[in-house]
Amino acid sequence: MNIDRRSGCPINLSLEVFGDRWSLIILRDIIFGGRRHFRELLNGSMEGIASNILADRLKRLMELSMLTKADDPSHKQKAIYSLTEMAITLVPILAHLGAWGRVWLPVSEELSIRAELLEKGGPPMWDKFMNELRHEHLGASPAPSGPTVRATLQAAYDAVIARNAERVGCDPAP
Amino acid sequence: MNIDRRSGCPINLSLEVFGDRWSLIILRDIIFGGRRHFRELLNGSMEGIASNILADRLKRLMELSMLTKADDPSHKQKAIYSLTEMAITLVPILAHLGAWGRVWLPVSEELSIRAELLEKGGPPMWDKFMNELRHEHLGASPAPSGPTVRATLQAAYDAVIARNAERVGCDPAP
DNA sequence: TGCAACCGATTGCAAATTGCAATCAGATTC
DNA sequence: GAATCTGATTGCAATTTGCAATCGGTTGCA
Repeated sequence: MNIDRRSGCPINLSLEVFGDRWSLIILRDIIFGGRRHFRELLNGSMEGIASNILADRLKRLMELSMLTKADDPSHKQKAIYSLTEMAITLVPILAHLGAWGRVWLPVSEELSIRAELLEKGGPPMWDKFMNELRHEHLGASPAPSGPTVRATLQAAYDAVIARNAERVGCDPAP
Repeated sequence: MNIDRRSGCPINLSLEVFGDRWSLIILRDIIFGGRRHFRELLNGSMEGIASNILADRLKRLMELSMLTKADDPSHKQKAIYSLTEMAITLVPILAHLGAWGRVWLPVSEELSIRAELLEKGGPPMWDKFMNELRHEHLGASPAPSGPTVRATLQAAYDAVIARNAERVGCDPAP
């Protein structure tokens, strides 16, 4: 599955990179979910990706220089997938996409709280997040200070989940 | 071809709307190319879409409320496709997508000049363009004043074409 | 009036893609 | 040394895609 190069139009070429049903979902899980291993991506995927498709897309995204793969020193079979700068700069696009979907599509509350926060945070928050990703995936020098953007988003997600569980009486212990 | 609703995640749902190889290309041609008829979209498409796929996607985009169809009073068989507000608000996403593609992908000069201008114009230009689209497609009241954004982009494109034609000695008349 | 060109599609068909289930061999854990 | 976990691969049926040909109706022109 290569780039067809149907035309040199930037929008067309962008679509040829991630204009399918899975590539951007995988990148989303790596970026926002912090997943780095095959199994994490396979089992953690909300949408239930099949293992052969995951393998194919990871390979394709590596060929396109969106991802790199490295050995995990702690486990000789494990591979660690890392974002490239090319993929990290998708953050503003993902933020816009999330914001658009939140307005026009039947999103669920839990899963859109992250998009809402990211939208409210605006470009400064996106920049901070991209720098954190650079540190995490590219080994860029400045370690993030204070709570990370991902942790902030995750905490908001967890809070919504907890609140909704309480509301329907799913509190574990009386 | 309906929305699967694999999950309520905004990014996933957005992808289910236009995460294929053609939907966004069609919207691009309507938005930036000003095309409104089936044949215009079919023949004007840089990427060479097939008529059955175009028909299918137009139908799908109408079901998703991204487009509406109306009779052309001047031709009983002609249909005019119009953008909905939902589709018009994709402009910032298309602008980002174009900007990203221009940085990371092997775009051609002619086809990326529009993306470059749109990027430089920033949100104010996008807003102006969206208002023009609202006038054109939704009959919104304020007619655009001065040169339209689309005309500006088109002129820049034509200028690049002309300059390159001259450079390789393709000037029509001596 | 005749006719070619054009209108938005539709159909048939081969090829590619998708998604599911089962399976793999090596590494690690218990 | 058995069970589990690792990143995949394979076989297969169903769906989707893209191409070419074609459709019935409309229009413009001679």
